[in-house]
Amino acid sequence: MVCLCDDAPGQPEEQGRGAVTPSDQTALMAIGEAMDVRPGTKLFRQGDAATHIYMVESGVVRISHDLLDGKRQVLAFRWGGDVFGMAAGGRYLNNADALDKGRIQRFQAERLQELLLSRPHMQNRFLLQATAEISLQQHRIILMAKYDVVTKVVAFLLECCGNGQCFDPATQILKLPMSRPDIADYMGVATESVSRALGVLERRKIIHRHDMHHLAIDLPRLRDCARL
Amino acid sequence: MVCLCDDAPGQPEEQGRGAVTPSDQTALMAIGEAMDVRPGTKLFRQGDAATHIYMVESGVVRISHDLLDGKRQVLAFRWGGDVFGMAAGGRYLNNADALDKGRIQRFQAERLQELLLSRPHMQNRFLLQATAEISLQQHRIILMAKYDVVTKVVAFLLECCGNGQCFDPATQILKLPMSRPDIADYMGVATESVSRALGVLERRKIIHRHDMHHLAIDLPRLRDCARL
DNA sequence: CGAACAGTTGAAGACGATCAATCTGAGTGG
DNA sequence: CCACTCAGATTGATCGTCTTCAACTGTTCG
Repeated sequence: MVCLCDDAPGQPEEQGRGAVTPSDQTALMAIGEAMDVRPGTKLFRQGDAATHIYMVESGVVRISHDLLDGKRQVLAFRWGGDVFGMAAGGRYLNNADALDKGRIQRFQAERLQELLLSRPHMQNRFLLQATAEISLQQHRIILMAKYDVVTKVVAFLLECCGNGQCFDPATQILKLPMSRPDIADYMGVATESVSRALGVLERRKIIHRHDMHHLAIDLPRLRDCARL
Repeated sequence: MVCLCDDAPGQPEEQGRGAVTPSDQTALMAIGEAMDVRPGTKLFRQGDAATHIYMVESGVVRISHDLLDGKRQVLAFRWGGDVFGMAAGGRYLNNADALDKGRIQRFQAERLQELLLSRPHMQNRFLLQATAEISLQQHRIILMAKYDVVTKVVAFLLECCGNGQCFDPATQILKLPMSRPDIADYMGVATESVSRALGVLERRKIIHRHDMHHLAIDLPRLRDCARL
């Protein structure tokens, strides 16, 4: 949920993702390198040297962390416009895998660093996005700590519906590019619990499972059963 | 867990908290305003206009969020050197309360913003600290999602022991300024569960409750029962 | 056509929350 | 100095939710 930057502060954002002025845009593109990915493409592993910062142009990327005992936590899904791969200690702490066909832009960390130092307003955008990311994570901590499985799944679905990428408001169809274990590991519950939660929501006529990766969603009803 | 900044990049840090060069230090002090606080002092409430950024000089500050149903999540404890109160949307999302007698420095958001824009390296320090904060929160998410109550309490104790503020390595005594409900709401468990977990650790001779706010800690044994 | 795998559903068990009772310690007034 | 009080902490017993294990279904791919 991090987006890029613009030169002049205080100018209104046209889209939700934030406007990018030509000069910033071109400066970024000048140091960027595009990659086409397909489902399963590994962008980086935890422990790798953190050489690049990534940005999703299209597709979905899963950020996950493997634990010593073999368990896995999915920390985020990154959609179009999102930035990932910012590591503080010189090494990536997490894995990044493409879930979908898509296009990723990546920037050498040192060169991006230089660019940010030479463009304070652009760096400020990054800083603002980082603080926004912190707030989002705090939301997630609250969700994990205080709510039951059904509510977690509802929150997850709402988050997905917020993405034009995978939710079509006209047809009310949500396309989920990730597997049930991905969802389960994202919400910190068992795969079976996700299934059961979806079952509950379907019985309540809030969703309808067209197939495993396509849900029809009654968005208003989904929203008011969140109570967040 | 955010600290301040220095002018020249790449220079080694003297303390863990990061060195601050005189010019940055003085520039910050010029726009700063010191406040003395006592236990219970409210720095800000969720929903307040986010006018200031805060930094702890001494003492401990609790960052918490109240939910609609009356439950509360403690999101962080801020110790000496930590920064808090960075809000993306113009309003604080959380509450900040002093737990201890101490001294807080605060900066008007707009003036700090100006200062950061005029000092790219200083802003870069903030950005780095923000990404470090994101990593810490990811750790917290994993902790909340995957581990049992005892492990959570162990992780909490280790976090506290990392602070020279409250842990004396010589005497092995940890001084906890927060109450049991604070700890419970921080780890997302019930108060009773914290008590029981401390009981377990005491029976295992890993800690000894001198009184409610003072624990004798066998740090090596505590460390290897973490398994994180 | 059959194997392998993802997803779903069912039954049993474990862990932690909740409720209630007891204990501890600090502050107060006799 | 000691009993009293009150809040916070601890302990015990019960209950509910979610995990785990296992069986079953449906889909995809050789």
